[in-house]
Amino acid sequence: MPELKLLEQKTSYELIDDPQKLGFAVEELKKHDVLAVDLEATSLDPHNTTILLVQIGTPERAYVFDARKLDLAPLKEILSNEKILKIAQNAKFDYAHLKQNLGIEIVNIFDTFLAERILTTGIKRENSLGAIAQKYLGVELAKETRETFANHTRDFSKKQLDYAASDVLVLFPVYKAQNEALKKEGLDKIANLEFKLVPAVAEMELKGFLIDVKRWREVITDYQKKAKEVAQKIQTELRPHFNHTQTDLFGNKADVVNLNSPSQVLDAFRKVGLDLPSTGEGILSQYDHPLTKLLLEYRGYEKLITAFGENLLSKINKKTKRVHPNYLQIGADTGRFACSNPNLQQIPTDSLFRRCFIVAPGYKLVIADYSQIELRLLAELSGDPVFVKAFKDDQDLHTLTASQMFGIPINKIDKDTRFQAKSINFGLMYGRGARSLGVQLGVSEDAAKQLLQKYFKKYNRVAAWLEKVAKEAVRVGYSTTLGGRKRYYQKANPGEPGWERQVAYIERQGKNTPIQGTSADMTKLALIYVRDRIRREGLDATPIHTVHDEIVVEAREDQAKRTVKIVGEEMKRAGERFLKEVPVKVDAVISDVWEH
DNA sequence: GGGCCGAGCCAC
DNA sequence: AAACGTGGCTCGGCCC
Repeated sequence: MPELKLLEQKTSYELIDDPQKLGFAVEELKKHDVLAVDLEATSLDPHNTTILLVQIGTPERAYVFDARKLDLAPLKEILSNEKILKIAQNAKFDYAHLKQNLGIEIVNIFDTFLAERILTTGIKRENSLGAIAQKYLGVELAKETRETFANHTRDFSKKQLDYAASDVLVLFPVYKAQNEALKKEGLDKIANLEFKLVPAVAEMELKGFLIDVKRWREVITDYQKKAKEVAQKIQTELRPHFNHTQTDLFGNKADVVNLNSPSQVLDAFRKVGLDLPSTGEGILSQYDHPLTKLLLEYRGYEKLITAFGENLLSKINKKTKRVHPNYLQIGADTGRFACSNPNLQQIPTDSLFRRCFIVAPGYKLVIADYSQIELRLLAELSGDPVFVKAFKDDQDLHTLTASQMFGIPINKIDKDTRFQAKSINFGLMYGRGARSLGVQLGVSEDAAKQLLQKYFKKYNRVAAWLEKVAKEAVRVGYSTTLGGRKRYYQKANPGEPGWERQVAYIERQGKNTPIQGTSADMTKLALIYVRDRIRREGLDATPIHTVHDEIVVEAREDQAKRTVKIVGEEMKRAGERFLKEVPVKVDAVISDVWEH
């Protein structure tokens, strides 16, 4: 493959390093309605970085602005101009850097990274600019030059400038190809939603979440103490069954097994006569034995300590004193966000850690989530009249389901019966079968099968819809959401080994994806609405976190009441763009800590 | 000593 | 050990 040699092609670039050139460049760029944007900086952290170069390209020419020699404030006229479309690869990065360091907000974005993800969801995950340029243009980008900008202090080499310019010039043909493909696949609507969301995501990351470090450490110590006690109980229980009981220098009896090693635990338990097929939670919880109970307890504490303990504190930004997770805008193939470094979407709900997520002095948290959104979507999408009516009447769906299934009046449904109905309601959205339902409910596969039959008799539209979308996913090779998102499936070939298993897997994904994916569309639209409304009203409030059906906003104390009202309204408004029959319900509260 | 993988487990 | 969808993180254990 040929390397992209700019100067040998029609395209060229110009280094802008004095105010006069800057003025000319801005005037020239203003004439265009589509521009490509990129920047080079010394670090990935917008709070601790120096912007070195800002590149803005037309199809013919790249302007490379030297950010160290120039005040780039005049670029605002271009970058914040909503009439000019800005093409960027992973625009979140450029948005955050420019906003934090130059106070410039990019408006009207086409993100080639997100576009590629939207076009290939389910069949490809490599969306680097190099891979994209290769795919659409058949050229290699000199990506190793990128790293040379880290901690860069000297003048730029020609190679660096070439690289900077080529990165931005390559965006044009990529944009054209992607834009066409998006329209052809009917993906332009969802792409626009994702593009509009970029500023909200970037600002969420910029703002971050404040943590009460002192309290956090107390919580760790607390869990450590508990873990140690349980661990000692287990070691004491096991010790007599080991021949070589050793003592350490202080005469303490040494551990006979590493409780964090599944294989060691399996062996040790075998010695006591506990012969387990594995040490998974599903197995341990089936045995009524002191050791299995203790091990589960130990694992619970250990998980909390290792995954959420000191490690999370190490992610606190030295400058801002807050954690700034990486929000992967289309992290899951269904369209959901994923989150990392740290993953704030998996902080244990009922643990003491949740209460350590706090606000800056003078601020409050507004925490809002959609009530039972996935079940409401199942009702809406299937159009099942019983299901829909339950939500319209604001009934407890699980109790109603139990009543329908067993022919018992609603006020006579006990906890156990409701739990059975609830398990089915949720399980169906995951394509759950009779066997695994039986395991959860502690009944035979046959009994579970009968429960499902009873269920589907009452909710036959649910059954029909699930069957329809499952088969469709296999037949057409993709699933769709109400927001117009597509999730493609790898083709399974009949006759291949494991073909049936693959088909069954796609069928389950086909059942779940429209529900989970539409829920993602909804929350994303809500984030856009919430941000817009906050800005329109000039409130001091920022969405700082989202967990699939939840949005967390940090709002100035005296504006918290207004904020909670508008967050609720805007989430509802976004929800009603998707739910036409079924009512949308949003629970929104004001709090000092991240806890509902 | 770094990379990779599976097991296990947290969230929705 | 799999079972029921979507992820990320940590560990042990293995490789080179």
